[in-house]
Amino acid sequence: MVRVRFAPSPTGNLHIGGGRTALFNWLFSQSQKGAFVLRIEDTDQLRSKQEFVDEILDSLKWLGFNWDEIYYQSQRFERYRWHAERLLQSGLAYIEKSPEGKEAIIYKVPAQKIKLQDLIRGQIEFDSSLIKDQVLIKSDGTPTYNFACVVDDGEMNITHIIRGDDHISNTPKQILLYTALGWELPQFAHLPLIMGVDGGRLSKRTGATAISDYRKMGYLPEALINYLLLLSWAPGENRELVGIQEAVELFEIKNVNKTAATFDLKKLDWINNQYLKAADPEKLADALIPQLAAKQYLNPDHFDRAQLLALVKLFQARLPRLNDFVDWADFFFLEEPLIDAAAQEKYLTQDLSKEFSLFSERLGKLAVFEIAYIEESFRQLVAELGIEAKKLIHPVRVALTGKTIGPGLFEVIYYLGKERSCRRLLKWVK
RNA sequence: GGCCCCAUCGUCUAGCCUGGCCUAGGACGUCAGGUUCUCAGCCUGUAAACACCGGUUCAAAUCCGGUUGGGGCUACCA
Repeated sequence: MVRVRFAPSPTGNLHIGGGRTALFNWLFSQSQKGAFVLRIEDTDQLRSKQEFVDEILDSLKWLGFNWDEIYYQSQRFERYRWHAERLLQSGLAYIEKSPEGKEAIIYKVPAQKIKLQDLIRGQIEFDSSLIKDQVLIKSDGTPTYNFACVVDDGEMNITHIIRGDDHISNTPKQILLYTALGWELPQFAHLPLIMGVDGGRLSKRTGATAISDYRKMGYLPEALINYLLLLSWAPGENRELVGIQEAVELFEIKNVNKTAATFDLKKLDWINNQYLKAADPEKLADALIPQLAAKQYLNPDHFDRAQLLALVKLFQARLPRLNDFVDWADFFFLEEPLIDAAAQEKYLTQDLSKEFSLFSERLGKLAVFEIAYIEESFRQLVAELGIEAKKLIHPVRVALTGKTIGPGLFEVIYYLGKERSCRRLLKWVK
């Protein structure tokens, strides 16, 4: 049975690169009907933090990558020591004493050619005479990364190691260790790295790196996954949008790209918008409630859900990120709209008292306050006044919403309601 | 420096393995139009790439070699 693992180190948040590694491991395990093992690599006791473990687990759950087993390296120190002693006894490792008298166990690297058959890159050859002897157990008693990794992958029967490109040079060291421990080699697949827009490593400097940051910004997990998928794999037939379940069916590890990819927020925004468009407004509304409540835009225990749903539907097709709704639709929740200075300058400098009061009057008189009738009365009014519709539409929008952009004006008026629309119009009547 | 990986539009990619169908396709972004009302929505269109040099071949984006460029590793970090 296929067994893969994702092995994050809790010395920081789950970042984009880690999320992508987790994604491909999960995807592969699903496509092979195998197991997905999670291993927390917390051997660095100084830098490892419980809060990071929690954060990583939360992010993985949010992305939907459920694991079948979970292990913590900090609970397995005796296993590493036991195997190190084994190598000591077989003469493949030796002890080195530090000046303070502490002992480290070192693996004697034999000089030989090492061939690696990478599932993504094909054959890679190394010369181990260029590799120096490897520390297995540090003088403080904790194992080194390469040793703990091999012991665990071996004991946990990991069949496929799918990880970042940056581990290629660790692989010959690990292959040697497998052989020394008397274990069969797993298959290796090295994923290309994700770079920041500046061409270097994706870092905080070049944008958000933590998966949880994208969650907070209002990206949907399905959208983020779809984007990450596209970064080094293509579903075929020129398709850009592919759901995770479909990806499981189409995925083949040999089709993963070899080239490092640049993380492009613009395309992520586009994909997120595609998912937002297709999303269930009920779910989007649920996700927005806490944020709207935090801004005092609504009382979470007592609000008009039908109204909120209608507003979500009005905006969802134009949002790059769900959270943008909070700012873009603020005028529906505020007593008075926040008028954008530039918008006011552009559309409300001339005196529109006559037009505004006439329109307000017509709205007030509408027997049936519905979008079609609102538009009809508006069109009639501009016809009578002999002005172009757009000459009045833009100023009215700014007066009602404070913005130059947004949903169609007549929908805005309808959902704003007769009272509030008229009041906001009359504010500009001298 | 040494070792290793990589190389198609600005970005993500299809094509490469199994040379000819490639005057290199798609998407994001850009720009330009259009949208009885805006755009950050929608529609249409435009510009934009096989890093370079050799070789193999009737034929190379595709195979081989080198150069250049980018990246990674080179810790008693992971």
